[in-house]
Amino acid sequence: MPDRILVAVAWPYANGSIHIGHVAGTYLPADIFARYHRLKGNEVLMVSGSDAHGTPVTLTAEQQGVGPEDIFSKYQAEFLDSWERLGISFDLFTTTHTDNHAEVSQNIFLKLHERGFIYKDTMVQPFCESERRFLADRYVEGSCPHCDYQGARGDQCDNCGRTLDPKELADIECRICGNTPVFRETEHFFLKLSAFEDTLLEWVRKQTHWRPNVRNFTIGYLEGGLRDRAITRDIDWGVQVPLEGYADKRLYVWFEAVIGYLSASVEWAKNSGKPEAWEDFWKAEGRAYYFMGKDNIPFHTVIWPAMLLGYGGLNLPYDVPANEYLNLEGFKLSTSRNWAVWLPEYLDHYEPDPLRYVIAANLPESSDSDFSWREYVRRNNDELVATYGNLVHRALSMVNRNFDGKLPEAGELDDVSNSLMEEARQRFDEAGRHLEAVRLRQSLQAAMALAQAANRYLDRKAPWRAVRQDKADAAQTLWVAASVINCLKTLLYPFLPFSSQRLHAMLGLTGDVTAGGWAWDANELKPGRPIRKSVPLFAKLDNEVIMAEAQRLND
RNA sequence: CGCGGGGUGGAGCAGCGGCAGCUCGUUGGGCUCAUAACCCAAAGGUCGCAGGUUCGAGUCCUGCCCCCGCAACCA
Repeated sequence: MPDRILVAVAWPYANGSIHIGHVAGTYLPADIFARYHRLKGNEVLMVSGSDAHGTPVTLTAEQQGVGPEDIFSKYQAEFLDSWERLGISFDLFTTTHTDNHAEVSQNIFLKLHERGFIYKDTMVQPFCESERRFLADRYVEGSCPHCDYQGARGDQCDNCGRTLDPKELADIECRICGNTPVFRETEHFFLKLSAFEDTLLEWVRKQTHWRPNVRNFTIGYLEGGLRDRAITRDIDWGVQVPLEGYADKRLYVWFEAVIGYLSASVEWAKNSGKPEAWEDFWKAEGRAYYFMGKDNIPFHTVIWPAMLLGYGGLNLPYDVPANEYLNLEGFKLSTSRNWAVWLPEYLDHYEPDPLRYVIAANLPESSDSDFSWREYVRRNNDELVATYGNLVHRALSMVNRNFDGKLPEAGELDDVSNSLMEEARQRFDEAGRHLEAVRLRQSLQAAMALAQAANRYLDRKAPWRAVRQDKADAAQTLWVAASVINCLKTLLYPFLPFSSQRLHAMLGLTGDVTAGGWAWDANELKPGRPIRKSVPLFAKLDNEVIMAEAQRLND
């Protein structure tokens, strides 16, 4: 009976391109994990989609003078293209702007409402009479009541750091038009988070397999106490409140967007022709893994679990392997300062697998890590090309040249050969154990260690010399090398799917590289099998790339 | 008084109670099949600072310093 693995991937706001920070924090780890489980023969459902509704989308739309639909549909198309080219293998990448999502969200809202976990209350919000709308906290500014700083925002003073309520501000102004807003009462729905505090705390304490940063942060968050939060807003872009008399309100994004994991699963099931199929991943035996960056932790370890508990009958997250941040050339990524490597642009210039490799080798799993073009070129040239690519190329070239392009007979394996085969078995298990525990970087290390061992083996056996003195020995060496390379192909597939597929073909195997599953059949390559003239798996990059990209960054 | 994460050889990172480790770089040597690639060896660290616990501490505890995030855009 295969396991059911839900790979739930954080939803990007559809108001800008994907950059390497998103790739490292969220999409690549999720994809590696999903590919591994599919190989293992587990049933995997990997879903995400564009978050079409947040303030960022409407802000971008206002700035560009277009409607929010224009913005989100543009980026939805671009995201799909990026996933395709980088090999991020979603089973469904949808958007929150679908009828299905609205329906599922409203259904959750209604059930929570019916059970008393959502209640109505009034709050006072600044309202701009010239703009004729309610203003979000950060749309107003004024003088800080604590330090008299002039530019304090409605939510916080940048000068003294204190959190504020818009009502406290002196000389309050609308940041859009500069007029003085008035305060109006408005009715909103609140999620009764306080009701779940104890249950959540007890639950999180038991999740000892979670990463310490995720678990500790969540425990601290819960121990600080949960306050009920408003889950509706006075806006017109988003999912309608499913009750009479609230046509001018919408569900607030942080409530609605997390439901996307469920609604996308439902949509996927409908598309697949088995409308009930989503339940396999959301009930009893399924395990759900949520991939995201560290800023998103409380939404996935507190708020979404609270909603699930209130709704009832659906699985809580099994693991939330959130990542820290990937910095760029030592500085935090910033979309406003354009300090980022944009994925579409990267993919226009370079291959997907080197980026997957470089980022996977340095994932911010336990602390922030750094991406630099110098490191990118170095890891590509000194690790991917030199260690792995070169191993494949030297071994297959020798087969092609010395054995008429056919894989030779191994004969009875000597001690050196046996010990490499044994190491391959061990590394295979090791890499699998790490993937299982979402320690992706370590899994990649185990695979690369095997590539090094194979290089060492070739040096020790020196088949280029043996071929003249003891051809049977050279034959054995090259057969063993090919078999271990076949092992590496699978070990590295979750990380480097494109090159593993190419290597699969170079080894004379047909069909899809995934057909063999997460397994290594040491005898899969039969003697006599044709080995084509080797073409390098990876290209060496010139140091010019470092300069060119530094230039591009500073433009 | 906030909360969480981090500070380990030149670079990037692991280790989290039992002789300081990995990849790269550097230096010397070997090989010459391979994309000047591969292999071997060496040099290089008082593990942020100060105390404490322990037979024994990067590893646990306490205090302090610095960096990052929660906290406009932002995984």
